[in-house]
Amino acid sequence: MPAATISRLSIYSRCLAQLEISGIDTISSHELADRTGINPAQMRKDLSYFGQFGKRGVGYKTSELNKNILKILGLDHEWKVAIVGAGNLGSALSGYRGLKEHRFIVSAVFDSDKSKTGRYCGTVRVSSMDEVKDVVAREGIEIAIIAVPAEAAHWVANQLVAAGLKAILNFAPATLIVPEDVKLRNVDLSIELENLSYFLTNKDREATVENA
Amino acid sequence: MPAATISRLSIYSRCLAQLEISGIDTISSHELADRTGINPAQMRKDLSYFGQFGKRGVGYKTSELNKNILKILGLDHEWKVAIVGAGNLGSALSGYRGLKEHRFIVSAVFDSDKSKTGRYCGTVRVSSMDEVKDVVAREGIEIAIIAVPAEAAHWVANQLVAAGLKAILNFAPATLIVPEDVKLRNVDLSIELENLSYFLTNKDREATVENA
DNA sequence: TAGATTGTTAATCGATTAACAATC
DNA sequence: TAGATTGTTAATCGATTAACAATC
Repeated sequence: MPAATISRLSIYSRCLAQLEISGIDTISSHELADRTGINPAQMRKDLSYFGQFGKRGVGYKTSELNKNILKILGLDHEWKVAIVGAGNLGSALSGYRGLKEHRFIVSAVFDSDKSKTGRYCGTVRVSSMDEVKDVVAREGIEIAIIAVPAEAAHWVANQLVAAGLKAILNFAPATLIVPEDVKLRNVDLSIELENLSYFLTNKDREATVENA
Repeated sequence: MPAATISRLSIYSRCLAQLEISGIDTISSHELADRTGINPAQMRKDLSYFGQFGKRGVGYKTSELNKNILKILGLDHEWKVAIVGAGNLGSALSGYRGLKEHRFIVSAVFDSDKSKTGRYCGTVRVSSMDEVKDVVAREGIEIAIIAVPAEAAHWVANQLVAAGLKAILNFAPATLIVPEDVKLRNVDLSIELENLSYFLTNKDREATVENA
């Protein structure tokens, strides 16, 4: 199964949730394709990796399909999340409403600066990095988000791995090395901007080539 | 040319910059592959879309190759960036050191909440959304980063397009529609987390399938 | 039944990688 | 020259999409 299938499932799920709200209770792959910009065959293929969810000649029940997708994605229950770094970015993330809406609960915020311990990031008390192992175990945290400066990121990742975490989302501009049973995803602001920079620099040339 | 080539160029560039610092002035595609985890043929192919930068039998001059890549990416000069949203996320982004290091200069911060106008986000004065067009033109801003809540994102995107911006990086959890000459890239925290959720939910099953 | 739409196979498309002639 | 490494072609691999039989 392509890795991109998972990201698309998230997109279908969001679209279905909106349709549910609009009171539309049946939808075809073609209609859903129109709304998401994803090819209808692609959508059916993506679903086919996991089972059969529609009725031939009819389509899909929006709420039923969404429930199935959420189950596939492991979103049929809450996930407890830790944020590491109580600086601007950590604060922004811990206050991000989208997290709770998608049932990701910020259950701990860590910072290595002990002067921050005991302060609050939104409603969550900041803990010292010494406590990572204890807090992760006690709270049942399974996902960590790294929001520290590049220099600190690798040390933080090691601490998180040592605490038993298997899923890390990294916002620090650093290349982290983790054991292969740990799933690491990177969000790299600079690479995003460099893509835009390339586009701005080359769009005229590309347009010319396309027209030629 | 694959879109992924551009992201890989960013990675090569970073690796080359490190090598320069280490005083290594020549490198082969194979060595660079070892350091980046990217296949050496891939790297040579990526470069081949843009020209010939190496010497057969020898390799690449690190500083020369990096200069060429930076030129290709449009990183041989500064880019002025506007951040929209002076909340937690906007503040975090405008204080992000990586931006200046990569020659992205935060030249304006906008917020539609006029009570914030005149405050400072780091060293940058917060402007009202009414001023977008003027400030963008005056400062020569070409890239905008959206860091507002989902509800406001589409209105903001419209304002930015109206102000003539052609490159937008969107952190808001909303699907934006922009004219096709505008390059839009999305950073979606929830999709990242949902990928991790899928992994945590299914890794045992997958491991079993692979072993079977 | 006729029309519609799924689930899935087969075809296409595109991206990655291997292989190797060119050449330093 | 012999060894090394590029630049590029050809082969492979994988993902997307078209097509269609199954069936509601």
